[in-house]
Amino acid sequence: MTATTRKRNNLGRPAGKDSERVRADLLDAAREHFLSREFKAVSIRRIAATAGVNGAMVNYYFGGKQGLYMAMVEDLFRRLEDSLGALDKDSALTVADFSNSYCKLLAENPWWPNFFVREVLFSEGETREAIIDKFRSVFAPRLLQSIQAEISAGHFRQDLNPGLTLLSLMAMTIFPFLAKPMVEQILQLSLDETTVGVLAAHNTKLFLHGVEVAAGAEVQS
Amino acid sequence: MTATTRKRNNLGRPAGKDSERVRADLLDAAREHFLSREFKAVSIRRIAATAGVNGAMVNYYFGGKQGLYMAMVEDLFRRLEDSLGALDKDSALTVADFSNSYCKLLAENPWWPNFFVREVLFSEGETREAIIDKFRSVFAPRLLQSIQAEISAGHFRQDLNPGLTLLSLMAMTIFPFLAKPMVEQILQLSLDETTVGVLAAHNTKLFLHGVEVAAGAEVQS
DNA sequence: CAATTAATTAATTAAATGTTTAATTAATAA
DNA sequence: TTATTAATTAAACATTTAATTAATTAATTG
Repeated sequence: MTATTRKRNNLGRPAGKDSERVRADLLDAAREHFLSREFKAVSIRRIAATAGVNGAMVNYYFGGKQGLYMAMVEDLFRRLEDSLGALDKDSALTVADFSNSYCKLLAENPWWPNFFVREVLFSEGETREAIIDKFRSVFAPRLLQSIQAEISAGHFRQDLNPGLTLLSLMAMTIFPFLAKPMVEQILQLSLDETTVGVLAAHNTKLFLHGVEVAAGAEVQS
Repeated sequence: MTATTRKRNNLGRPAGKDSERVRADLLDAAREHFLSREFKAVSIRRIAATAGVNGAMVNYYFGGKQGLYMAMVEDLFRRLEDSLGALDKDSALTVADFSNSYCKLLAENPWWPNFFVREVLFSEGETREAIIDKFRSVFAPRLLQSIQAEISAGHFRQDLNPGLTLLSLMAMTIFPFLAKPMVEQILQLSLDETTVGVLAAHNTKLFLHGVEVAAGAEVQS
């Protein structure tokens, strides 16, 4: 082993390494850090360490920290589209449909509540607008249409405000997962895969019938 | 004006200034910045500039940036206690009570949704535990008790899970204000003081009766 | 009044961070 | 094979930031 032909350190282009893999590893590490800590609290060096690559690679592949964050957001959006794609028909959407779609979304994208909190409830800017727009285009019109149809058909109360009704439905569906730690500590309910079905069924029934015993059914028991 | 007896700059202790005022100004500025931006994105210099004092005052009065943040949290908690203090009896709590209490909380503490998102939904640590504990000690037991009483009295359905029911009520009450920008953009509902009452009434009725037309009342119209 | 304490400012320090660069090595094209 | 391009590293750079310090002045106390 002559000293001149020997590799001095780990410098230079590594042999037989897939550069797409570096990209993917960085995106994975970015997701892991950015979704659980604030942007400024996450350093490029830390992300790179998690990904097992040199920090300069962030600039090489993504043009900087902000570029990496935006690439991560785009990646999350792609996954969101994949999960919601099957829903993109123009049929109406029942309450149960919505509840099930959201549970599916969570099962396939467990990062979603964190992402939602960070981007919709907290940050401002185009990412929030994009997420809101997705809700507005995918869920809102078809649910509103469905609610209005039920009102017209005489199944739902005539005095219902469709917008507020949709809001209540979204609240019951989304909030428990946002406030998961609070829910689990206060109510001693675990929100895992087995109990999610119970929650969904509860929500559906409460939304339809409320908590009170129906006037005509009071003597049923 | 001899040069030796003249004040050279603004150095030294200022004449007739209330140091409690500096404290309060710093806390106000801290609230303004910390509740709308992430911790690391807020600099001591900026807070001090808003408060109109020198940055070193943060270290002098609060021992550092973290100390100022914690003092701000304690201050917010005091205000929270003040708003919730009247509630701290041992009478039961109806749905309307809860809804009204929460609206009052918001009216007196408009920073609350931001604070809630930051500390309960996002951060970890003792502040979150403290807020959760407050909910657990102030709202949860008396609402649970109330729900269970209604079930026992035969007013609420026998098959209700009290914990899930409380969760739904909290969701309908809290979520709209957390997701305020989303709500206003998607549903074109404004959540100001005049519409809050409509929302509260809607929530109460939906919680009690659900959306469906009651079985015995279908021919009422 | 004299001495001490409290409060404030400007300057300094030390650490961390995002980005850039030069050197280095493998892969690829001519 | 040779020249060029792609990928990677370590080091340097420029900036920002929280924290500290020394100087300075007012208030307070003995």
